[in-house]
Amino acid sequence: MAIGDFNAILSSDDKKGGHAKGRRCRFFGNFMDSTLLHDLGFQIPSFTWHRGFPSERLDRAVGNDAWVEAFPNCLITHLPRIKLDHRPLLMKFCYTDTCVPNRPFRFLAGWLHHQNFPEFVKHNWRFNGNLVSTMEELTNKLQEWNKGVYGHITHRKRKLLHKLARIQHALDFSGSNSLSQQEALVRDELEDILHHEEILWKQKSRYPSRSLPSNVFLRLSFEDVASLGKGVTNEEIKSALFDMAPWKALGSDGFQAGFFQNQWDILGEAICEWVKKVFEEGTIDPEFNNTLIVLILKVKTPENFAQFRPISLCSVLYKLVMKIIANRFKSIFPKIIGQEQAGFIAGRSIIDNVIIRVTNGMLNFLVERVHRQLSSWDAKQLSFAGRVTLAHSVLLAIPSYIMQSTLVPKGICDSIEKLVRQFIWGAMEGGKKLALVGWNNICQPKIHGGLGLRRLEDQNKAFLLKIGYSLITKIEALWVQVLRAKYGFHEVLPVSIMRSRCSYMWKVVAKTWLLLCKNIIWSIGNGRSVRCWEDNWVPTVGPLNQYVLDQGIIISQSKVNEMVLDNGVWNIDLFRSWLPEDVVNRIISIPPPSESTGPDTLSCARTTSGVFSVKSVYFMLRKDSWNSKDANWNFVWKIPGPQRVRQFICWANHFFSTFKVVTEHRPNQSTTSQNSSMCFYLNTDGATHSVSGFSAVGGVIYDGKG
DNA sequence: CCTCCACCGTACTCAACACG
DNA sequence: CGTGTTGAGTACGGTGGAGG
Repeated sequence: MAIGDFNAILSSDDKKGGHAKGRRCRFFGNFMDSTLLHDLGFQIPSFTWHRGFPSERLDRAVGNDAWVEAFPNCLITHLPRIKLDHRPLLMKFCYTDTCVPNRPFRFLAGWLHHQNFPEFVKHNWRFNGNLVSTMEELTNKLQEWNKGVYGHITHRKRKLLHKLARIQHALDFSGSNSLSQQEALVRDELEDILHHEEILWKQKSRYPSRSLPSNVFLRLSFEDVASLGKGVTNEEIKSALFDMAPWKALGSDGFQAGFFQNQWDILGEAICEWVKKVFEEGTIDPEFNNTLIVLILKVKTPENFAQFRPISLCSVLYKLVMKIIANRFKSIFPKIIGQEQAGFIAGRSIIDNVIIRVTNGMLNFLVERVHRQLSSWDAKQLSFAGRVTLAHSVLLAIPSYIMQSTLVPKGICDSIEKLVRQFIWGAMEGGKKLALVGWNNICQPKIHGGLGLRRLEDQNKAFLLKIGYSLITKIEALWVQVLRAKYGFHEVLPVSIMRSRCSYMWKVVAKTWLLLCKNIIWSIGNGRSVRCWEDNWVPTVGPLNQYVLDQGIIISQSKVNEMVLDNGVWNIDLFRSWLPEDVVNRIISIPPPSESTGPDTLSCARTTSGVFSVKSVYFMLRKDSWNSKDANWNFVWKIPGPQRVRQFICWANHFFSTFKVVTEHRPNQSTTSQNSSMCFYLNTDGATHSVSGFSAVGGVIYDGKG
């Protein structure tokens, strides 16, 4: 799609007036034809440029078929001229007015700079004991005030724009002098208004770059555990509020923290009273507990829903309460957390207590969701490749949200995969189709001859391992500190983290703990915390005790830093006496422990970078069940051509390599009687060369008469 | 608060079967 | 021949109550 001033016309209709009749510009026309572009049309007025009497349509939007197909509702409007002799073009993607009629209230930072604003708040803040209704009243008053102070400019602007559009529309039909003069007048006036508006917006958007107070938190004495439960003080509330970024995030009620900070003198008393009430009663008014889910774009031009990131905005007062709670916890957890994240994390650590018992019945909704998604597509209308792609992108993505925090029972995974399997082979509602290739083969990565689908069960495990990995490595995160404190997790790498009484999430993470321990590796720092024979610290060989034949000789508790000589190099002779030569060589390649390199650290053993990724862990989990890697598969996926052809070859290769030689597939006789003149038959055959592994397929198409 | 035990849900294995 | 489905039998581990 291209939009703008092309300085050329495509037909004689694009020009009016002037001496010469308009002619199609040959170069521009040829360009449009060769690139298969279409004019996207426009709404009246007909011309976008005029100088004196002649008018032409020099500005336009063009797009190709794909564009027209993707945005059938795209609409071009010629806006009124203001400064130049060209009209601006406006492209809208929907006929209906996209403006939401009841736009939620928003507090604008610029209001604070209006000279009358403090006076206004003073007069209109009538605290009646109920903060909810008081805030509501203030919101209404603010909206009225805004209309009165700023509203007239927007109103006047809209009126002038309408007038200008009318005059210019009339000018397109007759070039009367009086009209031109009138137009010039209106344009001057409008320009004046726009200038004022610009100043206004500049003023509105400017807010003080206030330096935040350096983390001054209440120092609660650590010994006094009761301090956690004691009443909230006004100072505590104030410091929590003033710690919030003033204009960073809009609350669900339309107010930012900056408003409360600025007007603390007037509002403070009521807020303190309300916060104390919340802490005493343990409940929060539902009006402030509302959360606004907002979709923000991850990329500039989103193409699918995955490219939106939903964030939840809660009201400032709700965040304030959360922040006070978080501040109190901060005195216990020595490291502080990101200020704006407090509310989010406080909510997150609750989640694992919510899910206490998950049974088959509770997760059945997952199966239903996949089923619903499936039946909305007509399997027959899609090619095999299309169904695979769909299954890949949509169906297996649905359960992944749940799988990140819970262990989905195998039965649920099985039934979801069963649904997907049937869909891929084109089964209709309730019917069955023969699967030509085993599900295990389909779920291989492409280089192993599969279609790149993933097994849910192992994907689930990989997600859970990620939680466990974070528990070990991300010690600075609040949720990790909360969980570690709750379950008495003090060692760097305990053998088991299973507790008799724990949340569901902790339990499932504990289940995968052994697997996790096998897949993390120590990087030697000072060598003091790594057990030399039991821990995994030599890359690719695993714990060393498996190589030692006589287990009685070694002292199992000796640490890695005891394995160096006085001059700081490895005690090679010691290793040589017990370990095979190749293992010793690996040890030599590791820098020996020294005090200057800091403590030992843990990282993921399965990636070269040591960073944990769900993908690499999944591959690690599955790799035992994979077929041999065959370069031919890579060759198949690199064949130029449509994806569906490659998938067909891949599929055919599997099929025929099992049958070796396939006899002719006879057309299904029952279809002949339905409409013989419209039937076409495809006979296919294929074979695989058993030595080279290459396969070939072919087919003959003939009509109903043969 | 700990231990024991019955109960129950889940996972695993195997065989039989349908399908073209 | 390979694939998936079903059902039966078995093993395992968590849950919750009883008792110490």
